[in-house]
Amino acid sequence: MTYCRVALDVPLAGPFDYAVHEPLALGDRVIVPFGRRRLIGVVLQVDVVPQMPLEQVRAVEQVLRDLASLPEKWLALTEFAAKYYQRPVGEVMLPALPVQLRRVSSYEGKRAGLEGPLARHRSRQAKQVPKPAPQSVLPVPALPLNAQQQAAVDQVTAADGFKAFLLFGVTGSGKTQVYLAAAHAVLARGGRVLFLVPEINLTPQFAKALAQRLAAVVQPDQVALLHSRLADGQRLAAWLEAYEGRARVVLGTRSALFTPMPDLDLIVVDEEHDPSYKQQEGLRYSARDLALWRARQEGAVVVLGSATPSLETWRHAQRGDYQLLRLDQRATEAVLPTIEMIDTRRLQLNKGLAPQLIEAIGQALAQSRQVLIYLNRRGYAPVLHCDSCGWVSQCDHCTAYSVVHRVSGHYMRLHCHHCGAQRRAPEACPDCGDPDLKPMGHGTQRLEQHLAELFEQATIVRIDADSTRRKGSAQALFDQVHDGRADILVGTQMVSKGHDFTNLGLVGVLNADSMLFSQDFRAPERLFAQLMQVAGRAGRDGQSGLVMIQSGYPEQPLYQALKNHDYEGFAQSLMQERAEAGLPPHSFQALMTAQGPELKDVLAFLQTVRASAQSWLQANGLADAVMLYDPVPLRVVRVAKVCRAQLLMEAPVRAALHRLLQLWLPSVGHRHATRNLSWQLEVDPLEI
DNA sequence: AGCACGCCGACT
DNA sequence: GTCGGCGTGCTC
Repeated sequence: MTYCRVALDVPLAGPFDYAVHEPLALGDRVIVPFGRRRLIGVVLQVDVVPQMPLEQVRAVEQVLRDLASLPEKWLALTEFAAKYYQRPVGEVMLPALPVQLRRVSSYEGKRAGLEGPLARHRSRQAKQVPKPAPQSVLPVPALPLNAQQQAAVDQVTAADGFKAFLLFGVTGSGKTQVYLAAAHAVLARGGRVLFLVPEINLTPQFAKALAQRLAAVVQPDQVALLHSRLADGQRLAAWLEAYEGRARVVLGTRSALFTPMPDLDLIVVDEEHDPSYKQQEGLRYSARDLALWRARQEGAVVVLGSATPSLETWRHAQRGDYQLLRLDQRATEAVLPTIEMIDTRRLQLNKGLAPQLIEAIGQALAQSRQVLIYLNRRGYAPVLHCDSCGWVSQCDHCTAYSVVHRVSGHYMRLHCHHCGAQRRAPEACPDCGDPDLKPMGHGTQRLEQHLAELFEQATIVRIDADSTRRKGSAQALFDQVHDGRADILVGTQMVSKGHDFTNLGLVGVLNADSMLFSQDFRAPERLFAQLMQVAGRAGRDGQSGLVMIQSGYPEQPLYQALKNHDYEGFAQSLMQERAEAGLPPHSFQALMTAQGPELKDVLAFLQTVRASAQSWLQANGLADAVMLYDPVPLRVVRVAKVCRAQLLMEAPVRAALHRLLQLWLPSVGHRHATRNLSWQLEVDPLEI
């Protein structure tokens, strides 16, 4: 009999030791008793000496042999992620597996032991009517590449072993053609490709286009699609295709980074700056950063692509860590859109719209070109206001305004965008009784209404989280725009990514300023990327486009850089500011967020934590290596009756910060003396 | 996180 | 009298 070490999906510092009576390999899945329940775990080590009294060590109940042992490279990747992001390894490994392979319930019940989920899955597939000959995909020949694109492809395909590239090119410069040509070459020599895209880009159309373009080198059924909205059965099927090596291309969102594949040769991270690569709960990992680690480990090539790279990536490119590949010509003849700033300071706005913008909309419509009005604020109006006494609509559970939504006609409701609480809007002011409550400001709903009043003959489509709530409705709305059955499109961030509108002549941007003076030091970077992305929607396919941005601060360097399509200049000035302030990428951060019913308790807790960290740093001669900021309440302090505050840790050298986290953090108890307090840590936080 | 144990309030 | 609220303790 020997002992093994097992990773389990529990929020405790593992792993856990068990006795075994049969031979075991690393990466085997086992069923073990844990407390009063049974769990599936992954074997991390064999032949270990338990670090606890042997009589307390329990035995493995069953070794699951329906799946080949998880590969060592996958174990190493997930172990690295766990260590780097400070989570128990089991909390990384098990959620990365299809649910059927990690739930004990799949292995018990009527047919327990005889038939596991994999056997069931395979027999179900065998019973299926043989698919009507793997949908013959019409191969689409490669578009001819321009010299820059060809040079980029050549560089990528010439790399032997690990190498990182940044493919830097404006929207429409043909980055996708470069990815596809590089993937084509890799696949032609028998390689495998992992293709990561932001959440929103993973449209069926893109998957189809990819399969078509690569049809000469892979069959359609060799492309596995992995994203968060798959049903469990579909995910298991796609995952197995990848795991067992039948898939040659895995196309997926963030979580697809963890898909085990034999012999990975190329990883593409499209729109690498996109925040959706960073998971915002649980294991707060960056799929883009882990892609670099994985590529290095696999000896693969990694290509990060963006028109507005994150400053982290930009710095790597400048230092030569990543080779910079530029695409500065728009591939498809189209010229860059003209970007105009509208100075709203001396203007009388008509329903939130500047006269110039209204005129431009009219002109575009007259030329039968579509118009996009971008307003990153859903609902009818951000707040309901009483002119007599100053009352404003606030959420009962959060320190935030409740947003006015119109249900139908004039019936108004108040929604909290933080906790989701909804209620009917009061008929009169709750404080002074004045019946004349006014919605203040503009959301997409109100904008839609105003545009309908201004352009009575135009068909207006609104695309935001509310109009696309029902499954499939987003697709229907986008189709309506693509088919030309819409003249004006009103939308939030949802419309800025992934979708190309071929007949878009004008993009209007409202309320961009709200992000200009945000507390978050990354806000300008994000705003620039967002505006560049919406601007890129205008004027494709040979026709020019116009972008008009309403602002009270048109002289801001950000807008000036945007007008000149000058990412590089803007990045350089931001980089300078970051260097002077010692902010990322010139330093590394970790953020502890704590929450509880009373703000003062939360802050006091973080103060204690800070003091504890400070004395650890002092005792270890690192007092100057890591900076601990004062705990501060979050901008929206209270959400759903819970108060939140955070403690920022920052170090110019990553190693110092990680020593602190690795050695000191475990001493911070998760269940703290003060009850009802909880906390979590985020390494490399994106939002501060 | 689960899951069970244990001790107090309002119901059939 | 019990059903069930959630505080607290434990899990190799």
